[in-house]
Amino acid sequence: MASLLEGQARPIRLADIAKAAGVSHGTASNVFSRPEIVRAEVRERVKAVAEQMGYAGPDPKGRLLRAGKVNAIGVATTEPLSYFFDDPFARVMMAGISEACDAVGAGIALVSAANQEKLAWNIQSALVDGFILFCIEGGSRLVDLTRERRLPFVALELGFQDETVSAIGIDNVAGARLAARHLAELGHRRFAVLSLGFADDRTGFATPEVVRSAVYTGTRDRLAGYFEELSRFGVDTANIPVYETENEEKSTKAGLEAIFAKGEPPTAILAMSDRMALVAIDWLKERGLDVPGDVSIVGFDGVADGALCTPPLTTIAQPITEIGRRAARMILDHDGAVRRETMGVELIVRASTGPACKG
Amino acid sequence: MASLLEGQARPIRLADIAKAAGVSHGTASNVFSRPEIVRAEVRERVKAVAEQMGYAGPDPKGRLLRAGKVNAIGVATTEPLSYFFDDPFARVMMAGISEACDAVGAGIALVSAANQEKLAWNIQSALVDGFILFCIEGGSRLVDLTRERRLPFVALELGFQDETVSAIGIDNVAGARLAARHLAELGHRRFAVLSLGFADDRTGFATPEVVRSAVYTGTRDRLAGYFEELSRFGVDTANIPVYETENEEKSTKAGLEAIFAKGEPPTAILAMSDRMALVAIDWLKERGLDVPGDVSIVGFDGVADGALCTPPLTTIAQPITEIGRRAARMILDHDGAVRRETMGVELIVRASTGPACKG
DNA sequence: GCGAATATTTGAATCGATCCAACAAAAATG
DNA sequence: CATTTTTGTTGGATCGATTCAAATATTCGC
Repeated sequence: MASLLEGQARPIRLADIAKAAGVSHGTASNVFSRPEIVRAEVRERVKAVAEQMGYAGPDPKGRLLRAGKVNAIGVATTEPLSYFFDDPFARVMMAGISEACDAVGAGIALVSAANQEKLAWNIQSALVDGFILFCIEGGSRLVDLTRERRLPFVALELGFQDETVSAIGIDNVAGARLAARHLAELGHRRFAVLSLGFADDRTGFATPEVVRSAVYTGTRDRLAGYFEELSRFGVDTANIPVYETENEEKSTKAGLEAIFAKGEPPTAILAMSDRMALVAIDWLKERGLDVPGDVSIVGFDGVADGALCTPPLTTIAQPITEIGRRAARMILDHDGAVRRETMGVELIVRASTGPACKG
Repeated sequence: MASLLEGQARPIRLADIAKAAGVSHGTASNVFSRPEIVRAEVRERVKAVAEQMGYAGPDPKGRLLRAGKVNAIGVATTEPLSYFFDDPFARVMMAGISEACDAVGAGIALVSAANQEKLAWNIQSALVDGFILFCIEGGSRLVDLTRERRLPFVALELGFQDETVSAIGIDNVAGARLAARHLAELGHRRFAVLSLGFADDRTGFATPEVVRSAVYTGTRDRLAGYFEELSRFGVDTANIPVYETENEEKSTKAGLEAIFAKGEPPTAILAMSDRMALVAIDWLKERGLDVPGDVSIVGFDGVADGALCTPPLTTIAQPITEIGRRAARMILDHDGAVRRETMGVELIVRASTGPACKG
């Protein structure tokens, strides 16, 4: 009952307190934001009045407008919000971002949307000082939308041609080469690639022109890395099937079906994400194929789940947490400059790769 | 270079556009928020000016103050921010909250803090329309702090005596009884309980008075449920060791050490969280004990990881996602009333429980 | 061509605070 | 006691928008 009435009443403002306590609003403000500069007697009186009137303290909405800073950074993606809590890669990244924000008491606002229109609106109306962009599917649109806000932002993934946007990512070519060399050195010669998208909304085998006109240069670079290295071992890369998935279970399985439906099955799979690699391991086991006995798999990302599955996944590990931390710092310490950072990657050999079988 | 200069310049305001286009603020505002009511010719002119001057669109900071609503809900905890992305229970809950927010285009702001002082500040200054409180460790303080904001909020976990706070949780007694009955029916008679805290910062064996004076009534209710049901099977509950942990690896292992250091080891463990149960399974396996051959374990929560471990965990499943959804809806549709909801739970029998061994 | 009806535009008020130059009062100094 | 200093307080300006009653244009019917 009481709370219902309270709900109806207009909330108490700082000005109300000031009037009731017989001081100016300037002084009233000081009581809360810089109590040390107001005389103890006055301070206590104002506080008492505030308490008695049920004042909730200075409303951040007002403060914010004046201060011009929200003290929060937005993390945006075109995926639904739950992506941040489901996707293992995103989760580790968020942990890094959280850490950097925690350290300076900055908040995190998650931005996303079911549809395009809402996404635009949500980005326009997010109360943040800057954005970190998870550029997966639809990354280029996300960048365009964010640019209009004219707030600092940093793209996760260097995969943008556009050198005018700040970004932080990894050396995709080097990472891919590491993966390819590892398999080639184990004697593998027949490969298949489970690829991320080269452009939005694509799925299926990628043709050379798809690759050439790639929007996502990160994907292109990884493929280039694979191919460069394999060529050095005399593998004819033109015959390697490259299947674009949406980096989730369904399309990855479809890709595996398609790959294994072809003539000679691969003895090694290069997956551009651990998520796909994990799905592949399950799929192969279901089909009675041994990993790595029959087929070896190398993932990409270095997500925690990879160490826990059976067999544990050999992968290219990104310093995900560190990327997250740096991205957050870039926004927090923004100085107007465009910054592009490239982080190193590391091959982690676990048990999903082994010598090529002679069959 | 250009961006550096832009960074220096004071950002363009709606008023600047209005002046430049020769219209009033009112009209300029309408061009962006209700374009249909302004004459096409004027609209285009204003838009052109805005475009040309590099106007970023109406600043949400201003809009917000006027509107009084932020269109975002805060999710708060006393744990560090990364808790939201690490803890399996929290993650599923967040997925539910996300879903409800996505549906109406509301944002989510994560609130947390390294230390007490900052937590208070972060709660006071969070730009949100209401809070969802993860009441784990330090839950009562979190509630007190939030109450001062005089914004709607809902506590996750009914574990509060305080009937004046909105909350949503589960029937802890019923869930606990389900777990206890399951084990008793399998013939177990020697039990140990891995307990959540009865009050803040506690760890170690819980004495009857600790239980009586419990702050966290959720913990108390679960224990009560266990004991009630076991009594019905003739078990002397007074001898059951109850070890309070902090629901993480270290203290849980300490608890197991302590429990198994006692005279007769239990044949069944009742864990008040899946997290503890999972740690227990690992710990037992390391010690060469078979689960469920030597010791059976029932968890609590029904988190995804429980299904994937070896052996898969028998547990009491909460409708976590649904709780999250409802909590978010409570804030979004807030009407000033205090609402307390209790959700049902379900026993999920997997492979971590089996008949009591006759040893 | 005139008045009524309708469509646009205006500008002041408001949202809830913080900041700061100017002023007032009290305390310290000579 | 007069003059600095120091300390506290005041009230107007500002942050960047939206709202709405009133003023002004335009269109329409006859």
